[in-house]
Amino acid sequence: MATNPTDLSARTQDVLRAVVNTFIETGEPVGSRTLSKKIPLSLSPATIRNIMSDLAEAGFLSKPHASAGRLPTDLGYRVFVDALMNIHHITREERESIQRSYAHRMAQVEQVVTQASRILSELTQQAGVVLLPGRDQLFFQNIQFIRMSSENVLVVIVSKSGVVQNRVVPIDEDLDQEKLNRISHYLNEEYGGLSLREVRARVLERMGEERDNLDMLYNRAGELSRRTFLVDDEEDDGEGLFVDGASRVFTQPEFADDFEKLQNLYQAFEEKGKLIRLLDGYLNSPDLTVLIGSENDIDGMEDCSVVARSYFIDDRPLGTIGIIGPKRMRYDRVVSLVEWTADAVSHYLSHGDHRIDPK
Amino acid sequence: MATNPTDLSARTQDVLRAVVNTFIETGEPVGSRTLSKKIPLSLSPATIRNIMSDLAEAGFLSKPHASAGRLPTDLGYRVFVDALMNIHHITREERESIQRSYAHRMAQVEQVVTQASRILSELTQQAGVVLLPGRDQLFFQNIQFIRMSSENVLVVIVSKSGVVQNRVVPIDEDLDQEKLNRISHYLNEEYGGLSLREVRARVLERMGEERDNLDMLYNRAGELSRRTFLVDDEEDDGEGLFVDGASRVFTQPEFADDFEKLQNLYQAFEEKGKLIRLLDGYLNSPDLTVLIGSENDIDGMEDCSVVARSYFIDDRPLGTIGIIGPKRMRYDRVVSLVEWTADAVSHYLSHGDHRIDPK
DNA sequence: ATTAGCACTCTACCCGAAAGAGTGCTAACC
DNA sequence: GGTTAGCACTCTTTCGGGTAGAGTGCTAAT
Repeated sequence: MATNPTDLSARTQDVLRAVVNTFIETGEPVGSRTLSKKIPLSLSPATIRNIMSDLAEAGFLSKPHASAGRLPTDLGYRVFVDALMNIHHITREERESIQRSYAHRMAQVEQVVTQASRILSELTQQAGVVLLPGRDQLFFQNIQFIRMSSENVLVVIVSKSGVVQNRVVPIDEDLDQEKLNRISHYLNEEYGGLSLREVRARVLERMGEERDNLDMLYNRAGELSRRTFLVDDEEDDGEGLFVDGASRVFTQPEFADDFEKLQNLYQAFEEKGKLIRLLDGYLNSPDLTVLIGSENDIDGMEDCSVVARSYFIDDRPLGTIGIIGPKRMRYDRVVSLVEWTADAVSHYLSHGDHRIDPK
Repeated sequence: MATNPTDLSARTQDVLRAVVNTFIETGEPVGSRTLSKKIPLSLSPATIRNIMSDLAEAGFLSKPHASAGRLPTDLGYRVFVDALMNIHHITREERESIQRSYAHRMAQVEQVVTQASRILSELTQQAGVVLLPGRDQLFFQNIQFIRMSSENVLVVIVSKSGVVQNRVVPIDEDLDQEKLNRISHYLNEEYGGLSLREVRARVLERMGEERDNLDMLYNRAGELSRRTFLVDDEEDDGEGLFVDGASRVFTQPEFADDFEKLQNLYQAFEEKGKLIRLLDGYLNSPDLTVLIGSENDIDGMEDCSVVARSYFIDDRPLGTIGIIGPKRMRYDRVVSLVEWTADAVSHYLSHGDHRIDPK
């Protein structure tokens, strides 16, 4: 069914591009008459009809019903984004608006990226999403134990990139802060520089080793770190994902007349596990990812596209930032915004200042 | 316009109660015919019509249009909830479902209450909300400084009730962990037992005092704690509020045919500041609060009611837990569920086990 | 005070007609 | 052979009218 896009003649490509552009602009199926006016090449509606008919047959266009205009299929959007779209340069206003949000120094990665996603959502009028760094991306820098009560100890783990994690673990015997400090000190020597996943693996590996050891401190450190890292994956419960401005997507006209869709979409946003896995899959790619319609296989998001890009600290991928919006979005604009924002975030995280020059 | 509800004859009250009950059940305006069948007293539709007409004049009922049945006004609901409603006892299934969620020990207050709100949302099929403890509710127990880099220090504040707060503050000169531990130790002696608000006040009060002091440690402690507590109120940006299952409210039929309302409602949920202030206002009340329709003056929530109750730790109010749903809700059931859940949470927080006996 | 009866009002629904938009095909044109 | 004009056809949207149904409000009888 689907022809190779490169087979298409230049003129056919022009038509496809025009269809997608006007559909994105108006939201209405595009007719041959409208197009013939819009296209620089002067072609009659009838000719356009022939071309559109070819495009429909090739799977790039579809029509909602027999006597309506045409609109892009997912594949049509795909070709558009990959080959047909005019690149759009980020405007000065947009750039400044992003930079302004970095005016004051932010120390925690979470702050930086959630702020960036907020701006992104604001500028695109769509949902901003950020995948926060996970166990694989974080490198152990510092662990500290803080006494909460005779039964519980608070564990604080600081990673190299400045991400902080808290956990409460129960203890069997009361330990005063002085002892806890010594344990912290010991573990810091031990695990410095490893990723949290590696630390976890090593901790579990060593289980039982202490039994043969007579040094109490060593034993307690082992016990505590085991309890700290034994907690199983909490990644699926939404911890690792931040979403801002989802309501902007709901207010888009495409969902206004279909409650069913609207509700499914809402639930898709609320259940963050799938989104996390999706974004995580593109974590190591340095390129921008565009997923159109059902290319993301999240139920309820068939009519949405995802534009995302990883952010880095010193060339190490930390997480992913992007937007989610209706398939009918200004890809040219969104792509450049996401790209630039991810760059800015990476630069800020790596060098501590905001990037002045785009690209 | 509005007559004092106590003026109403017993029979009139019966009619009002029946109207509210059937409207809650069916969602359709209630006609005189339907009521005459539903009410134990055998009254003809015509009589009912007279009574309903009186109730409408008194402001308890209204009709969507001239030839439709009647439905309760906000005031009508108010009277219903305050005086007319039959109390509903929580069922064993419900109780067990709540208790089951406390099966494993949770150490952090946030975990306990968010979990409770999740269950509440599940059971009522409405949005569960929790106001988390704020600066006034938290009492200083332990502060700890953790070195992140030569420029930043992580401050961890543990409160008596087990709430943990993180903050990153910049430092002018590098301090090793050993020094930081000493500073922590010093401040812990100093501020133990005060509320975080008081600590903050005292810290700010002491500004400048150090200048005259030659003890470097003392000076650094002052500087660090000032930087820690100087941050202005972040309470409005949604930090203090947890909402679960908001989508359940959106799927209620009352919003299904009005996008305008649906969108406003969505935005009302997203902008958490107003909700926080609202719930905070009832924080010190030991009683359950029911706010009907426009009694909460949050834009977009005119058609919703809030049922909330504070939770306590050892008789000290910490925060508020409750639900938000459409005005047309099973108040009897929701009220008892919220009440019981708040009790259970308080009991759990205070005594560490779950309450077996209701009330 | 209660009730039966009845006229009246308003909504919801169905139906059909007409308008509009756009296609697909055929035949003519360059 | 590609391009175009013309035209019949299809499908959707919109509007009006007509009707059924639900429920009220009033009046008069009980």
